[in-house]
Amino acid sequence: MSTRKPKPAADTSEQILDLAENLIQTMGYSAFSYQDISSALGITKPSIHYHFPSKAELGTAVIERYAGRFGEALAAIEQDQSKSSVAMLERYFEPFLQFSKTPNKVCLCGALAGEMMALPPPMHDRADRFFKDHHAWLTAILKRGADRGEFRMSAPVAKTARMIFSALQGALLVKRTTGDASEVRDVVAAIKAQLAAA
Amino acid sequence: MSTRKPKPAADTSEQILDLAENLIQTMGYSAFSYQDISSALGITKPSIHYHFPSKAELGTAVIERYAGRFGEALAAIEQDQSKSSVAMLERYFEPFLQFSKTPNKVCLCGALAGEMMALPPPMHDRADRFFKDHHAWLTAILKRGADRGEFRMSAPVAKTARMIFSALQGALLVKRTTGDASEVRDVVAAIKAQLAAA
DNA sequence: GTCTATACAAAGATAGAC
DNA sequence: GTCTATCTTTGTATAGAC
Repeated sequence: MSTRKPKPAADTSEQILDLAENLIQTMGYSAFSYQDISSALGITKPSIHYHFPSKAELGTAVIERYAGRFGEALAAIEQDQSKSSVAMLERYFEPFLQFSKTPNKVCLCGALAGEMMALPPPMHDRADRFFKDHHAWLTAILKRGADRGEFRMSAPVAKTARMIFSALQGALLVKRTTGDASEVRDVVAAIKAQLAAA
Repeated sequence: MSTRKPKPAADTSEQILDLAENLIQTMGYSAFSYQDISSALGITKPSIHYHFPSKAELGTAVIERYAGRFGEALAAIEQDQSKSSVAMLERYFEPFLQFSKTPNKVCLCGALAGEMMALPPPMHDRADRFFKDHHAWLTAILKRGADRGEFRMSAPVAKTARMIFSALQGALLVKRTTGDASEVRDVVAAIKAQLAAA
């Protein structure tokens, strides 16, 4: 019991990453500054430089952690092969529906995509990999579902996967702009209806 | 013949708008500066301030012009009621496919969506209206196609419209990041296959 | 690991001459 | 309508004390 703290008292580095992630998701990478973090955290700017020498390194660490977390979640979903493909997809949608509940959050990589050419190369590369990994994962799940007769697809699996992923990313962006929380829910509903259509 | 110049010799304001639009589409609003424009145009920063006193006003003018242009295109498509709904949708896809041919361009509003909270309110409002107008237009076309038996939909029209629009916006963002030009084509293909499925 | 102090560059913007 | 000159603020970053 004493070896497992209830709240691991996030060290400063983690807190900085948390804040930076949030700031990027709400205002974008270019628009946030060390000042924003230092104010929110109650420490000075140089203290942040101690943990992350440059903004590019901080940005890279943020996306690295985010993509890693997301990747683990995907791996966990496909681990239990006893689940139906429909159930797996259901769990895949969860984080997107979760995002849609907060008014101003989008997928970190979706936010970054809009300002891609202004990002340091390591961040660009990591976002690239994030998108490609997602596509590969979704394609595999859709193929499994099609093989097992759980999904009906009117287009090739890979193209359907691209449409679903693009729709989810786009839905988050549109939702944030219009403020209509049902955007993501509607898109998820349309995707499910499409895959279930007989 | 003399009243219609072949190349209207865009005045400075137009050239500034063109450049700003391009810069926002490639690096985002926060990341571009008056310096970028002044360098590209060969005039000084104060000259730009003469045409657009503040960056917020320039940004607003850019989105205003862009959304107006897009709105006119949509109006033109639905004008010719003799066309099939499939043909109308085909023409709607065109600008998105066009974007996908240039390596670094996304829809202006798609780029802005990622940094929405960092934008001046007028820009936010205009992007909001852009998304809502698109949804209304798409919904009308889909309804027309469904009524005429040209489209098959497994979900309500409004939800299908949301999915299609989100998918197009998301596809542009993913494409720009991964550099895979077929992303948008694949998504368009998947959408068409879905609507045509019997 | 956090602070004060500071350097340095870039940004948005204005005044006033031409 | 464009220029030079200048101002102010902010941003990223470093040096060095505690």
